[in-house]
Amino acid sequence: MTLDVSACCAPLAEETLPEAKALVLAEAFKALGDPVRLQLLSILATADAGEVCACDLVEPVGRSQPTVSHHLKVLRDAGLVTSERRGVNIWYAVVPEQLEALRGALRTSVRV
Amino acid sequence: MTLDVSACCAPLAEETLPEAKALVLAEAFKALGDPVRLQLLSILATADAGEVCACDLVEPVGRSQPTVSHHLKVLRDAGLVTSERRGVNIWYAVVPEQLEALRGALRTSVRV
DNA sequence: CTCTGCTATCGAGTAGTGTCGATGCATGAC
DNA sequence: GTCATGCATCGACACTACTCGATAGCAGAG
Repeated sequence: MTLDVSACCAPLAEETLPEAKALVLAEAFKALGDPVRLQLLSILATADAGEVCACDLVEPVGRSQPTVSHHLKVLRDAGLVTSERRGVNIWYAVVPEQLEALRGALRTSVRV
Repeated sequence: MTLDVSACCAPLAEETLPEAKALVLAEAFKALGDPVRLQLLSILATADAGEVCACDLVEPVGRSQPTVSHHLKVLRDAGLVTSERRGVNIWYAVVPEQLEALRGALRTSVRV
């Protein structure tokens, strides 16, 4: 009697997400996995000028200034936002291409 | 001399992501913020039948069976996959609508 | 019933993350 | 130069998450 492998061990499509790419993608999604950072992104995205001074990002999310600064750094390290010093202030803006790339990753995960 | 508020404190669009919605969204993205779970999703999405037996998910990701089971639970709790017992095996499949919802959230974050 | 195999849960160890107050650094005003 | 201000960094704490071996639960075969 042979083992009934067909019942369970169906052949897998061998072209799945490689671990290296999974690591990079996971880092990006991890940056989105915090409500404060999502709110910061939303504020930046909905701002009329497309950018917001860091000083205006503290009060809306209800966290301390160091905490907001930390989250902004996470977003910047993930390539989701850019920062630019202008005098004493630092202005942040979203990077639409990066968000679009993540949307693409979600699509290709469903249909490859 | 009046304070120069115009230099920094620009009026914010008052319709940003509410905290409650940010919490829900963050949970979903947090579920995507792990390379093992991304690989699991990829395997499920690229499977010919659209579903894969749990026993076939352990070896590809290179983790122990309890660890894989844990990640599958996270994905299921996030509504990203469904599970169905069929005999002794349990088959997992992606929920395309949920992934599409996350893609939509990324789009509306850029343009509201 | 017992036995076997597949999956979920438990408990514990380790590592990572969010948060804050205190502090440092840089810029511009004076 | 000094001073004030905006932002980043540091240090510490609590909490959460990933991982595993061990174990429990469950369905089907015999």
